[in-house]
Amino acid sequence: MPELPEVETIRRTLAPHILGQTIKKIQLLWPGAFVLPAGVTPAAALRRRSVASLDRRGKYLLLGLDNGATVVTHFRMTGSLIYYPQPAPPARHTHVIIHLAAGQLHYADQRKFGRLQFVPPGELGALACLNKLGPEPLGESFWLEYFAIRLNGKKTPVKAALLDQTIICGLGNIYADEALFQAGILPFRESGGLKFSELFLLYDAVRLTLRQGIEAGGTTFRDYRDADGQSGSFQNRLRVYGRGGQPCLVCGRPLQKIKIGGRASVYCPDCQH
DNA sequence: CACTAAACCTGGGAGC
DNA sequence: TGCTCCCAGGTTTAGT
Repeated sequence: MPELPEVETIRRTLAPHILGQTIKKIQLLWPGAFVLPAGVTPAAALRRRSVASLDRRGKYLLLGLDNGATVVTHFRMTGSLIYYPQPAPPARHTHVIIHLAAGQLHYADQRKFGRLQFVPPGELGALACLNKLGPEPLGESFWLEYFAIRLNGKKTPVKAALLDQTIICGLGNIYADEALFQAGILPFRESGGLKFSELFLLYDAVRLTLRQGIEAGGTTFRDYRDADGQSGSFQNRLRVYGRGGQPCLVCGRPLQKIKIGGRASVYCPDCQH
């Protein structure tokens, strides 16, 4: 589920509730959701620690503790992290409950793809899943020339390149399709075959689409909620994702749906070239 | 190296 | 109503 705008929204809504709070207890209803080094127990990892920082890297949420340890969370398809000011009963797919000095944090995940990974102090820099991520698309290290260099000579479809987290991190299937529509570029175009003017359009479209997603509080198709349990609203502004066969909002012709790299891709054959 | 399929899971919706 | 099949916001790993 959560792509960059959703994880960023969770970060922003969660931070005021948990920053500075002390962890009293951790409860694992499904232990598989909480990954930690051999020999370390969940209680030893978290108990009496306080939350010092809450950051995002791509689609990862990084919860920093006061001793330098980090809980790295990836929501995959259906994960959610919700703060409850008062003790709340676990929902059907709640796997982890973190009891804080005030309130509780519930991690739920219907499909059980997501994970909370405990990383001991000083070991975050060695985490492969974070190290191989490309630049933040809304950050200073993502610039047009970098984008051009990374796509240069690549024969892979540009849609697949947008989903490649080692090129840019944070885009998922929704925002990739929307950005390509915004840029007027067909998803199956060869990455290395784009003109520089098209790369510029795509670079801008990626950043604009993600910023709009954040402004809307993310896209709620089914499961996604922010840390307060609230839905996003970007689903009301989607122009192609999930609209295969329906009329293009710009030209009225039917949108096409195809598979690229195993993922559904929706585009307008008239507005995108 | 590059691309594809399978694996990890559950549940909603379509079609019969 | 109920059964089967297909699909889903992601990533890693194994295979070609």
